[in-house]
Amino acid sequence: MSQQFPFLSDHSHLHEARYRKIDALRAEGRNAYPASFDATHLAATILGAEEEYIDKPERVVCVMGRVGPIRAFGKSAFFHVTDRSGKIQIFVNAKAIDAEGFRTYKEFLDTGDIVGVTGVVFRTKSGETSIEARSLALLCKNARPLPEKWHGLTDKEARYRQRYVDLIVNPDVLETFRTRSRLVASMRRWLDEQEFLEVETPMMQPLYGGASARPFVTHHNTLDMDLFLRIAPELYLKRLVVGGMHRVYEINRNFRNEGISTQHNPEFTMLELYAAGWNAATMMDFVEELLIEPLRLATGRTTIVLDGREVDIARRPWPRVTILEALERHCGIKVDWKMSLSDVKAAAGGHHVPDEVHGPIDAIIHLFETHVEHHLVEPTFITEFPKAVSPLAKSKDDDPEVADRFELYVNRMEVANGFSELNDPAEQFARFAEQVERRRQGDLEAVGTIDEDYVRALEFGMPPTAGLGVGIDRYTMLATASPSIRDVILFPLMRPESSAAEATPEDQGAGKDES
RNA sequence: GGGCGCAUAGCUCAGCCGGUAGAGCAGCGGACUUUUAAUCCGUUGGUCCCAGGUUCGAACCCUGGUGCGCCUACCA
Repeated sequence: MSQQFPFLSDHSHLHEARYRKIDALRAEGRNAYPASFDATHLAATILGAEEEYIDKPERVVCVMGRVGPIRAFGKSAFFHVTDRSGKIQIFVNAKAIDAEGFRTYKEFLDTGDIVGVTGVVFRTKSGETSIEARSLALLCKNARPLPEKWHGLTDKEARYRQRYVDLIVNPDVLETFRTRSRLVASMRRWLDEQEFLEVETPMMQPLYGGASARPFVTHHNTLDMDLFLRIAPELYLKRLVVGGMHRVYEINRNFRNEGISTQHNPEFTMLELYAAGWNAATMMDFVEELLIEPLRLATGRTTIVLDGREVDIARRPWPRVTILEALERHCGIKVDWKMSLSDVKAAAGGHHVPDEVHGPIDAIIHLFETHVEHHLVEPTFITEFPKAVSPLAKSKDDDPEVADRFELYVNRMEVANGFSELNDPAEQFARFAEQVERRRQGDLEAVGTIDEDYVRALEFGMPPTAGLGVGIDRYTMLATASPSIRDVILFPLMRPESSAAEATPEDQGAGKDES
């Protein structure tokens, strides 16, 4: 028995048996954890060209992967080995395998072990292309048994906390994250083809801005200064447009110190891009392509599942509806931005307007969010937001009170948000000042400081520019038909397990400098 | 933040009206040379989430707590 066992608080008698086997391996002078192994084939390579391999004894193959459930018959056995490409069945036969390999199987092999298998390919009686093992190398013992083979791991908490187990036993999970990776890769390729430049801007910011949200605060010891984790990269990216990067994008994390739900994780991934010369309308055309093409490349289709039915999002253009039209269409509420609060309340009829609303505009936005959003299932652009809720957006040329802005809704979620960027420094300064005033009056989502450097940048001149933000997690939810954002984030934020809950930030080295 | 629900073996789950812990899989021992949840025989394994309370007696009832899920509200 390994002297260390049990070294974790979370252990059981099952682990003990596995550690005994590891000790037995060592007692024979064998390395339980060899450093490397040269596989020559992937499972998918063999299965994708099986006729080239079947019954060709000269074509020896060698694969490496994790052992699945073992079906043992005394002097023979079947099991699958899973590598990064998929899985292939292994047939261990006392007559065909070398003596050491058979003994390794018989004495030491468990479900979940990592093995290297060398052998030749054949087809079994039941028709499955398989490898008949000539030798078997144990590359890593599984010391902690996998969940049950039939039901797998279903407990959502365990799946999110121990994603590694989830990935091993639930193939759909691997597929979801493969799709996510492909979506992002195709998006990058698409943007690069359109001559966008990918950049990385600060996530730790002395001043935060670019959205309405509450930030996380952290601290730099040497500089002895508080920093905010960014809620958006917007203000830095537009500085780059000023600097001449006329097509620029960033795909990375934002952090918002707000609620957690099936649609919200405190850190989430956003694509933000800016294109000089464009406006909100050209950006809407672009968004359609930007969301359709990666979906086609990543999944091979252009359909997504909405309310249980397949919807082809490649049918363009997507409807573009002003926020006021949407209110009238879905709720029969006829309002406009010039109305007084009492007029809005009267027009709302039976639709409740809470007393906390700050004014008529707030009331209209509230009506939209509570009564219209849940109707927006198929991709729909909502346009013409009021200037007051769009402090970084330019007004429409023909209506100074309305921002040249859109939000894209799919499956009742806001998936993208874009607008013509305000590039008038004096007006931007005034809008910031309004935010500071709102903050002073208690709006915790309003930014309480004017970013003077950003206004200074605008003074150097930014060309007419349109900007866009796309929630990558939500886009992935749509592409993979995932009901929760936690299903598309590998390690969603969870409260610590009890054993970790005791540790303070100081224990973990986060204390301030002693000097 | 509000509401509803869940927590029992490594995993998936039973556990009736409160009477003292069960199954399948996994594990361990045995039989078995073409299986696909292999089969057959035997068998180990429990902080019933935690802390109190009620009771002769609590997995079960009550109170408080912890974690998670779903709905709802806000942010994307």
